[in-house]
Amino acid sequence: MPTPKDPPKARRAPLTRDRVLDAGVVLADAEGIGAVSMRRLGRELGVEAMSLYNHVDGKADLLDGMLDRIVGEIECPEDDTDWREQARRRAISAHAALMRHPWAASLWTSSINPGPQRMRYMDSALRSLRAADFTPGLLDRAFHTIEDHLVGHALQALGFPLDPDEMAEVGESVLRSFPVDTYPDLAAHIRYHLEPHQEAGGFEFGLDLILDGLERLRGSG
Amino acid sequence: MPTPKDPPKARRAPLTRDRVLDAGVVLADAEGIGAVSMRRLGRELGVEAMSLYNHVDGKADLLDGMLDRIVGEIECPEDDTDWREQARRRAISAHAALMRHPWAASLWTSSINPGPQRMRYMDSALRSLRAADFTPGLLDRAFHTIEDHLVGHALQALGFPLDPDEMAEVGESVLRSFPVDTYPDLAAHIRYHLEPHQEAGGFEFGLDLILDGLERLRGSG
DNA sequence: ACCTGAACACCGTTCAAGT
DNA sequence: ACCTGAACACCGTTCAAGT
Repeated sequence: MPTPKDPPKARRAPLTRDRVLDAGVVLADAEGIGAVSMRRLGRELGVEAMSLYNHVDGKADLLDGMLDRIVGEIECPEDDTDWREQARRRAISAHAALMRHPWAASLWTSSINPGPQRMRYMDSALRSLRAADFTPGLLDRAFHTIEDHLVGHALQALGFPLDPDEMAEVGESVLRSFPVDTYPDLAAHIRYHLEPHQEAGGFEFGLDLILDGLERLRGSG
Repeated sequence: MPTPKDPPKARRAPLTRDRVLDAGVVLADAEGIGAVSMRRLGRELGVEAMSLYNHVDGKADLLDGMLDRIVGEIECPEDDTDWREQARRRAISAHAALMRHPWAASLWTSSINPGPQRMRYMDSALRSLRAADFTPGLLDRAFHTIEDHLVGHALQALGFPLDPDEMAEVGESVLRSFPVDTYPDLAAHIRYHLEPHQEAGGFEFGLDLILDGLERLRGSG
């Protein structure tokens, strides 16, 4: 029935690992990581769930691949500014990437197989510290402390409602559900967060505390 | 058939919310949070899954309740030592509790409804900072920065193999799977972690960096 | 009041079968 | 080489029925 020269009818692009990972990221961004099942992702790509196994080594591998795409968004400064400025910019870029893709931070902490982009990111961060003459022991602590703050802040910020409406709702409900007299400081804390503040900047605040402390130890070590 | 006076045959204790939560914690500690399903937990208690709904408001409520039990293990210093020592001891106790129950840290960041123990913990931490005359804005930042570090370090430490055998295996496998010449600093980092170091102390290191910085700002604010 | 059985709409993954 | 259908052993939750 088709003519010898197949007219370019809207024929599906062939499935590839890249297309599967892309679709996974799009789906997770749009509906949360909970929506990313093999069956649902297959449907999104116009294919049965089982076809995905030809391009991805099971669900864990799919999630690893999706995470590495997000890590690829992190900008690693490679110029010759001082270590502090480099660490600061890299951490802020990483934090922003995790905030753009709310599902990625928990994969960051649980993934055991670093992908290529994660390796690039880690190597860059470690090189920058070594170039600043951090001693091996201090270098390790510096790297991990920055990582801890990065992922800790992202997860804490993502775990609690961002938009003011939701915050108001949750805050009021908590305030109603417990004896304000028993926990007056918690009550004050919630009220503080119900008022408009410059919520942003919390990440940089802690980051600078850490970087200042590291610079001090670097000098004295 | 049973005599009027029921002999105390091994009759099942009646199900209560406490017993359900206890069983959940025991199961999660033993086999991981992935093993905690309504069906499996029911089986563990000698009951059908649906019975649990009489004592718990669905799975989310079950997990909230389990988390709050772990938060209850945290020791909140209430004496009149200085704020720094109090914050330090509370954070170390909280961190230890999260490390004892590896499944709890991710619930900590994702739970939206603080339980009674979480309220007690937060109120104690906030009160201690207020008593040290932290300004409202700085108090909020101090509290959240300590929390970020706490949860970030726990999740990062739990996400990577603790015992040396597993570490060796994963480390070697990563070292084999990437071009060492391309990422020499990452290679050095992995090798560093393959040698025996005093792995402990990483949490306190970052914590002290943060507390030192906060004390400095408190004085100058 | 508490527990159960059956049912609904899902999961990840394996495997033999198709093209 | 890639995709599919059927199957297996699971999920959380609802609901009518039992005691």
